[in-house]
Amino acid sequence: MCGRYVLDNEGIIAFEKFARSEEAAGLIRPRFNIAPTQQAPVIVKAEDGGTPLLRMMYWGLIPGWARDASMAAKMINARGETLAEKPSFRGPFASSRCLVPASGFYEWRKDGTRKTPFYISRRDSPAFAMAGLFSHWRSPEGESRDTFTIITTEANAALAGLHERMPVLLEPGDWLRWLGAEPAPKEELQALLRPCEPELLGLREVSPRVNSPREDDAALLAPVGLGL
DNA sequence: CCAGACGTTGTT
DNA sequence: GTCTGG
DNA sequence: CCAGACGTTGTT
DNA sequence: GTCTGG
Repeated sequence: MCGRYVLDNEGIIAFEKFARSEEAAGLIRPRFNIAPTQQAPVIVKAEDGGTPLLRMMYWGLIPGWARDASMAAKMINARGETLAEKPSFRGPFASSRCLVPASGFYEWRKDGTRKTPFYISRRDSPAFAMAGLFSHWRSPEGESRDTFTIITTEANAALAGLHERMPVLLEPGDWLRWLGAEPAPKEELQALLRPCEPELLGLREVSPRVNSPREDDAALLAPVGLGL
C-alpha cells in the first residue's frame, strides 16, 4: 500500500517544468514523512487545457456527498482493480484523476511482533508520479476542502517481501492521458493501474523515527545497519 | 419503499 | 449521489 | 501508515 | 482489540 511518502527537493524540481503552481511558495517544500490527513502537493489538469496545475490537497478522499469529514482517514488508498465500481471512487475516476509527486515511499515489514520501516525509491529517477484521485468537498457549514487518495495495485517482486500491495507508479508518457489532458478510453486508463517493473525499484531499511509523523527531515532517509 | 453504507490493509 | 439490504 | 485514546452528562 | 486523529 502507501501510507507514508517523501517528496524531497530534487523531486519538486523534477515536476517544475511539467506543472505550474498557484500555491504560496512556502507550501511547496521538501517533505520527508508525508502522512494521511496532511496537506500535500498533487497535479491536476488545467481548466484551459494548458500546463497542468500543482495544488495542495488533503490526503484522505472525502466523497462529494459526505456529510462530514470523518471518512477521510480511511480513504487514503483506492484499489485500482475495483475503483471503477466503488461509489466513493467511481465519480473521481471518471472526472477527477490526479498525479501525486513523490521521491519515494515507506513500507513496514513485519518481523514477528516488530515492524521495520523501509524506504522505496526508483533507481532510474529522483522522482515519480503516483496515480491518484481527488475530490472537491464542501461541508454543510460551507467550508471547502480538496482531498485526494493514492491508487494501489498488487506488489511486484521487489516489494513482495514487505507487503502485498504497492502504489501505482505512472510513467511520464502516461501522465497527460491519466490527467485527461489527452483523450483516453476508460479501459486504457484502467490498464495503467498495474505494478511497475521490479528492476526499477530500490529499497533500504530506515530509522524507526519515521514511525512518528511529526519526524520530518532529510535524516530520516539515512540507511540503518551500515555502521554510519 | 426507506435505511444505511459508501474503504483499505493486515491479522487471526 | 447511488447502491444494497431489509 | 503509526500514535494514542479507549467517557459521560447536559446544553445548544 | 479497535477506532480516531494526524
